[in-house]
Parts: sequence; structure tokens; C-alpha cells
Amino acid sequence: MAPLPNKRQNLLPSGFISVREILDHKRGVGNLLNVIGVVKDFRAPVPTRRSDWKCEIRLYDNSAEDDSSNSLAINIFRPENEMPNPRLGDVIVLYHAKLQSHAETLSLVTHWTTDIYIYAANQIPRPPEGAKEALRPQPRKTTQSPGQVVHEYVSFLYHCIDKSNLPTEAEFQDMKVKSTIVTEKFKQLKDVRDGIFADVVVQLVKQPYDTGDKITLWVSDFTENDSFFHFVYTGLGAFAGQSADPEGHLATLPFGADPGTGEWKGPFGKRSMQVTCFDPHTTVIRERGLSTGSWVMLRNLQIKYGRNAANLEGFLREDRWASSLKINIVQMDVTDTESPDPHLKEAVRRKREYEREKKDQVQGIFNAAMAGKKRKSDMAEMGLPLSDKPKKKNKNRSKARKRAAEQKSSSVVSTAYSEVKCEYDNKPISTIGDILDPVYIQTDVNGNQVKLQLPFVNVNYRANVRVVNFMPPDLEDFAQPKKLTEYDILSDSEESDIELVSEGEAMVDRATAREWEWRFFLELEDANPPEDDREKKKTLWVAVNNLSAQCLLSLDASDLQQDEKNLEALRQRLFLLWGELEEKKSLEEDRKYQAALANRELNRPPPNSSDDESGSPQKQDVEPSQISNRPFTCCIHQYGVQVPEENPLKADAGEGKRWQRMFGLFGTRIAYN
DNA sequence: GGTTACCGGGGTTACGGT
Repeated sequence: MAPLPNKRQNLLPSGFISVREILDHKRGVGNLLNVIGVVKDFRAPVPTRRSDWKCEIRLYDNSAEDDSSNSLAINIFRPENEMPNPRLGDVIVLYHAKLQSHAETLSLVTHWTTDIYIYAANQIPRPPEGAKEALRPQPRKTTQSPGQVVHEYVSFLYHCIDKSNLPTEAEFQDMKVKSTIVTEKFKQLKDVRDGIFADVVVQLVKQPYDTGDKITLWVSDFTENDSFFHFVYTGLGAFAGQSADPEGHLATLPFGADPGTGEWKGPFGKRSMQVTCFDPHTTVIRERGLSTGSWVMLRNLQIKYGRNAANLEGFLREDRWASSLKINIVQMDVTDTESPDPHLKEAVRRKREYEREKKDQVQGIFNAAMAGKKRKSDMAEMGLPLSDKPKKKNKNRSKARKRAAEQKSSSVVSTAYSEVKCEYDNKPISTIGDILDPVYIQTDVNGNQVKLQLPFVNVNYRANVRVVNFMPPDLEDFAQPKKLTEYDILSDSEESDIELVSEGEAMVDRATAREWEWRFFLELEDANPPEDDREKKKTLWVAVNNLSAQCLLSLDASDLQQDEKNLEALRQRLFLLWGELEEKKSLEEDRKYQAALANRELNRPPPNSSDDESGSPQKQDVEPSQISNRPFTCCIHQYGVQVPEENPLKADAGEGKRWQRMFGLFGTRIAYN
């Protein structure tokens, strides 16, 4: 007969916490905890991406023994030769194990200061004798060590705990072996077949549909599977269902998205699969706020035909035999450019290819429509495109930048026009008025010829201008923390046009920003305004993105609040461009500020480079007449961005979105000594 | 100072959406 344990042995030694208390959130994540438990499962060491290896021990104690699911994992990251090798039923004493919430589950993880002691189950004496002799040798140096109180508690715990839920020795060994077998289950959606289970990396392409007990997702990895539903791209044909306004203009033009109905926004073709998720995954989708645009890994996704027996679907169910809650939906980090997941990277690359092809196709449709429908004089109004292929833009800008670098050391003749260089110096000049003129196409809607205003066209121009204003008002803010998009995960990520509101961008904190980019706006007026514009000079806001600004300034962006040298260089270059505009604007700002203080009206319109009536910076912060800065020739391109639009009649870029015409500067360089 | 990682096996609930 085993002697009854005495009272002292019965009590968890002070400084230790029970498994039950941990699972009941009695301690916060991040705390370092001391825990004593019995080994019920072990996943053998596997290499990690770093130099450490990783193994996992699952523990339970007598606070949680009546429920087989109440056990706690300790994740051990250490060099391979310091890995513990516990056996079934061994007692583990942990010091300073960090509590974490990983994969939506509470678990322990080793910390710098964690010590792990293992007592061999078959050597633990019956209480009240302490288990000191059962201690396995330590593979590494420790800072804490168990005393007699702990040794005695180990004996008590091992002999008194309910072991009926422990696996058999054979089962334990089997699980341990299986834990190292990693079969590649990853599949691209193009390769999924009826009846298989697969891991996939996909993007949510539609808002999750939540019925309470289940959530259905539409996902794509931008591969095609013949067994998926075919989403037809209606494209330009979609406006046949819309009505023209009394003047024969359509208010909107669908362009790469479906109008009004807000239904399918792509990808089109057989690239998307429906996935039905059940608990516990639904909870994660809600709590993480997964939504359109989120990239996720779905593990062990069951693939089979849906009820209509025509299209393959995915099913994400709970893991039946998992020893604890197992979450098979994991959000992917598209901002991790350091060590991007290769599957994610490939999927993002395919998405970019898909978007490029779609854009080219849509542009092609426009070009064909315009070539067929427009009179020649209309073409002249467009400002004679220098190139109508958006793809060439970057090449041209790179060339300009390269030339800028080449000419860096060359001497510059200091005349008004020669201090700013521009690409395409043999191309005709457009006026601001030309550039601002909307472009129409004649087309056939339900048998009627209507004149249709395009929301924007991808066209390049050259113009003689001078700068009359700029945004943001402080030069320090001309450089911003680099905004990350999902395409940044690709090593050949390209410059993107400045958008007013962009989706999928991760907000970057100024304090933690590693990379900076130029991002500012210039308001331009004609250097030699046409006669009819003399009374009310037309102006145009152009966005200057990072590449254009590098070309313009021959400077790289940095944190200008810290980098005074770069700020001063920026100020000098811009002086060559706009003379004393900054000083005058600053004086004007001061004057206005004083006036506003007096009037208690400090609200200012937001910065904006569009030509839209509602959104453009209408207020002239500086009177153009006061400006005596230098005229120069520059390249301007027109492009479109999507902006939120609550009015469904105006939402021509899909649900809640409208196309907004924008202008950007490119291929222009300030020469300097 | 505090990341790294998350086995196997064989699938019901629900009935919508393109």
C-alpha cells in the first residue's frame, strides 16, 4: 500500500501555477510561468527556419485531469543537442516558460531564461519520498533548480494523477514517429481534385458570408481549375443595361468591375472556389476580421463537389482527433518581405500577372472602341498620347532617372528653361485646358448612339507649366513611410501610382518605418496660358510618386524630420523649380493662421490631386499672381484610381467605389550644380 | 531581447451562391 500523501506534498509548491489556471486565463500572455505536469504527448524535434530546432511536449496535471482535452503544450526552441527527450508519463518541471497565444491557442514557449527538468517516470519513488533521484541529466546550463519541496510534489503528482487518459506506450511512440513525417499536402487550386485533402494559400475575393453556424468564403490563388464555376467578365458590355442621362451621357463607365450590382469583382474565369467553414474556424474568421483581400493558408481543406455536383468546393471542418483545438485557417502576412512564404509569393505573383493581363485587355477594348468611334479631331483633344501602354511608363521613367544620374556631374547653363529637363522634348505641348478636357467616346447602347464620358484614359502629355502650389504644406512631409502593398512581397515589385485611398496597404508607423518614399503633389498652371484662359487660369494638381520624385530631385526619400541634410537638399532643388514659392506660401500660411486664429476657423480642405469638383483643393493657398517662379517643361500622365463612393449611381468601379481621374508627373528632372 | 513552429487521419453539421 502506498502511504497517503501528507498535506504539504498535496499542495502545488509556491511559485507554480496549475494547468487549469493557465487555461482559465488567470495569467496574461507574455508572463513567465512555473509549471509542473505529466507528459502525455511529444512531437519530436524538427529543424526550423532559424538555427534552433523545435519540439513540443504536451502536459497535464491533476487540476485538469478530469477532462482529456485540458492539457497544455510547451513549445521548445533550442539547438538540436539541447533538445529534451521525454518519455510517456515523465514529470516535467518548468521554470520561466512564457505564456503565449499562438495559432489562436494558449501555449507555453521557451524563453531565454526557461529551465526544463525531466523526472523519469519509472524512477519516481512513492510519496512521501522525493523524486530527486529520478531527474534526467541536464543537456544545458540552468539558472533555477528544484528543491526538496518540488521533488516531493513530483512524487505525489506522478503517483496520484489519473492516468486513464494517457495513451499506451506503443501509441505514444507511434505519435512521436508520426510527428516527424511531413507529407507535402500543399496544392495550387488548379491541382485540387474531388475527394482529396489539401493545404492551400489563397486570397479571399469576396466578403465572407456568415450564417452564424457556418461561413462561406470565395477564394482564389489565381490559378485556373476547369471544375470551378466560370465567372464571366461582362466588362464594357455591362453598360448596355444602364440608362443614359438626358444629355445622352452615361454618368459612369464600368471599367474592370461590375457596376451597381456589387456582385462579382473578380477574378474572372474559373479561378475561384467556394469554401465552407465550420467551427472552430468560423470564430477565427470573425475574430481576425478576415475580409476581401485577406490572404490565408487553409490546412487540411477537404475538396469535393458541392450539391450541384458541378463545381469543386472546399470544406474546412474541425479536426476531429486533434488533442486540442486546432485551427486550420491562418492569416498570411503579406508585409513580411524579409522571409516571405514561397507559396504566398507565387500566388501574389500570379495575381499581379492576372491583373496586368486584365488591365491590358480592358485598355485594348478602349483603344479599339476609340479608334473605331472617334473622329480625328477628338484624338487631338486628347493631347496626343506619347504612349498609350501603361507598361512603358516605368521604362521611360527609369530611362529618365538613368539619364539624370548620368548628367549629375555635367555643368548646367543657368537659364530659366534649362534648369528643368524633360523627356520627349520633341513632342507637342498640351495646355492645362487640353489635359483637363474629358474624353468621350461614341457608342451604341440599346440601339441608340450615345456620347460616353470616360472616367479617365491612360495618356501621357507634355506641358509648359509653372508650379503655383504644393501639398503637403511642409516640405518635411514630402517623404512618407513606405506604404506596403501585397506586391511588395515580390522581389521585383514595381512603383505604383499614387492613390488617394488605397486598399490593402498596411499603415506604417513613422517611428518604426524602415523605408521612406516621396509622395507629394504640385499644382501647375500654364506657363503661357491661351488667350481664352487668361481671366481664369486653369490649374492642375499632379501627384509625384517615389520614382518620379527621385527623377525630379535626384534624391532618395528619408525621414525628413530627422534628416536635415536631405531636407535642405530638397529645399534647394525645389527652389530651382519654384523659386520663392515655399517662402511665399509659408508667409501666406502664417497670415492665414493668424486670421484663422482670429476667426476660430482652422478647418482646411484635405490634400488632393484630382480634378474632381468635390475633392480638389480648390482653395488657392497662394495667389498665382504673386508667383514669379520659373516656367519649365514636364511630362504628365493621366491615370485612374478607385475611391470610395456611397452613391450607387456614381459607383462605376464596383460596389462602393468610383473611378477618379488623376494626373502624375514623370520623366522630369531638375538640373543642379 | 524574445522569432522560430503548428503530426496524423479521413470527414457530419448546412443546403446558399455563382
